[in-house]
Amino acid sequence: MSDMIAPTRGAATLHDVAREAGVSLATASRVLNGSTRKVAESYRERVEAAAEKLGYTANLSAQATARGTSAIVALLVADIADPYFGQLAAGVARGADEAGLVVTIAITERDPQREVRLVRALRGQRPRGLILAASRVEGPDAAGLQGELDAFAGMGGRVVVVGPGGGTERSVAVDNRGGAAALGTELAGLGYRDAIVVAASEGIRTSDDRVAGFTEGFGAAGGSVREVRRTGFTRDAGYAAATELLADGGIAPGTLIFGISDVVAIGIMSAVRDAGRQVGGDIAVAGFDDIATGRDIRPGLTTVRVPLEDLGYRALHAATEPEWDAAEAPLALEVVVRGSTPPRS
Amino acid sequence: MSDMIAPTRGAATLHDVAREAGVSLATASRVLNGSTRKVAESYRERVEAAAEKLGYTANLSAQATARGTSAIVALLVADIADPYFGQLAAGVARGADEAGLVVTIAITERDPQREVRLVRALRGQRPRGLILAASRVEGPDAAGLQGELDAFAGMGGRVVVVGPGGGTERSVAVDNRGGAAALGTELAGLGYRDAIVVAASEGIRTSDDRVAGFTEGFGAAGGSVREVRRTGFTRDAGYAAATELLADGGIAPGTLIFGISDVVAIGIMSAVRDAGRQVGGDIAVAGFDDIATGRDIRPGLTTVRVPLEDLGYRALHAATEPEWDAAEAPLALEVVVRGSTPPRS
DNA sequence: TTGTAAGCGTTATCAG
DNA sequence: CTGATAACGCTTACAA
Repeated sequence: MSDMIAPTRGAATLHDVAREAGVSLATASRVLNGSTRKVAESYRERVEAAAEKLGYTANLSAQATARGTSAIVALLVADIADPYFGQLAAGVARGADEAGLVVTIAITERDPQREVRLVRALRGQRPRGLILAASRVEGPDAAGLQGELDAFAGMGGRVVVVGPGGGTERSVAVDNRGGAAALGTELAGLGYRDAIVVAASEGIRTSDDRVAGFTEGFGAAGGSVREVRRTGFTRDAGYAAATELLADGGIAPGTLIFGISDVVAIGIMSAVRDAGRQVGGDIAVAGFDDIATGRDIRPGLTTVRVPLEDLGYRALHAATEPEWDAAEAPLALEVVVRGSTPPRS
Repeated sequence: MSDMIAPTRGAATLHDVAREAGVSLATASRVLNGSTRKVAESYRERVEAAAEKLGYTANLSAQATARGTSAIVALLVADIADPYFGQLAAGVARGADEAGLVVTIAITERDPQREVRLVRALRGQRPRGLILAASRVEGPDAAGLQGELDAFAGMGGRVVVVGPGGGTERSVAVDNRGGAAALGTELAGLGYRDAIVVAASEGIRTSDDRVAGFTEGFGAAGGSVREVRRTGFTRDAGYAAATELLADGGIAPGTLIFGISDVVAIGIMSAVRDAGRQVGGDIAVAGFDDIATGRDIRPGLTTVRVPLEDLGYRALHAATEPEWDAAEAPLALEVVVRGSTPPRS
């Protein structure tokens, strides 16, 4: 004579489980969620059976309000369709899964105002940590952002920025400058002497660092950067910039174009070809990041490999672990030379 | 003599705001969150000022437990680094942002067991909706998954599957069969007669439908599918399959290889080239989806364009809107012929 | 219109 | 070891 499957509207609650098992709320809570086990085996079994039978899953929201802390990590990226962020997000997701955390994601579309708004919205979730993967730490809206971040940190959340560390928050940095310098050196070694850089607008640290590093490395090895063109971080920005360049004054054979990221470089390659020129022996192109596409296009794209997924994975840990050693083994960057920059004899 | 910025540990609570503004909790709640406005202007201002001053943001968890419903939509994808899912996710995120919802994301890694586990975990968040973008609705683990989904639906959540609709849940479908048939017809029209299909394993509806459609269209127009090779949905699977094919019996010039998705097709193209063969006039390759990379490689990849972002956007709406007309204007698919399948005289 | 108070599903502190 | 019971931050009848 016991209950048929109670077709309760709404999910089974802890209360239901406790009743079904004939124990108190507290006991049920202890076996199902609490960490330190101190429940008689017989009770434990009854509770587990009841939970199973009812298909009980703890209500995370309730848990969060009661515990005062959530199991959420928020991730903010510029554009999730961009492979750069996609790989990064994959690393974050993997780490979160391992740690039993849930990832909520939001897209800034590279709009600083939007970014501020999103941080504020995410703050409402009281996430354990907030990973910022696309922020310009400078510029007019920086103050607003910083305000939100401080508020978040003030309420116990941890902010992690991927890229050049802004202020006091933790950061998972990539040695953009060093990597770009190595790339410059390598390419000068291959015989290139004349380069044009297609970068993002000034004030974006990642871009600035790559420009500086490349200029430095390329220059030190005997090359010189003739021009730095400013645009955005997208494939279309690269395409447009290269098209202009090609039209403006033309580009001499043997010139090297360094795109600030692979995505940009791929746009450049397309523009070069659409202009009837050849990528490689004619106009050389290099990028940064080593996204998957760079391996599949022909010629392959010369670039600096950034272990994007690792980066995301580390960011997740930086966002969740109490202890954090900023200086721990830095991510290894590696110059990868492919067909887009053949040796110039 | 009033409070200096109270450096409260933890976030400002509604209570704090109410006290600061000198109104009741209820009033504060009404102006800050409640929908129907019925608060005197003077009070409203005081509350808003207080909230602003304290940097108050509603605690979404508390709100969710109180309201009994959250502002969350959960998204389950196979692999967020895959551009297919990336674009889809972008559409979901855009729709969610417009609707004031938060997206939480989880990665199945194409592991059915994992998928079940994740759905169960996500259920804990009591999301309004759950979007499944990578599920095999068949196979041995299907029962477990279906059980979780039913449980979710039973507690008032809405399940949306992207792709072939499984059972009673809403689905945002792509006409894989029709699109593949159109592709087959088009390619036969270009003069191809002999094709090999590289597909995912049997039982995966998306793959099966594409294979069936292609075989149908290609056959009806005079071509014939010589072989269907089964592997996975990844670039590497495509690469490996093509490499085998090339080694096994060799592939005659003029043969067409249809990869079940662009990602697979791109792997195939790389394999073809690495084997010293040419993509295009020699061995033709076609894909499905039209991911961005297909436009940037040379030759360009012939494919069927699926408006991925729209698909995600629609899925989001299917997951949140009370009314839902399944048959509403189906997504327009379009065959895009590029250089990877030049006309055969 | 505004305030009081009873929940929402869990956790955690105390007595038993 | 177990069970009341008071929080947690917020919403929402129900009164005033």
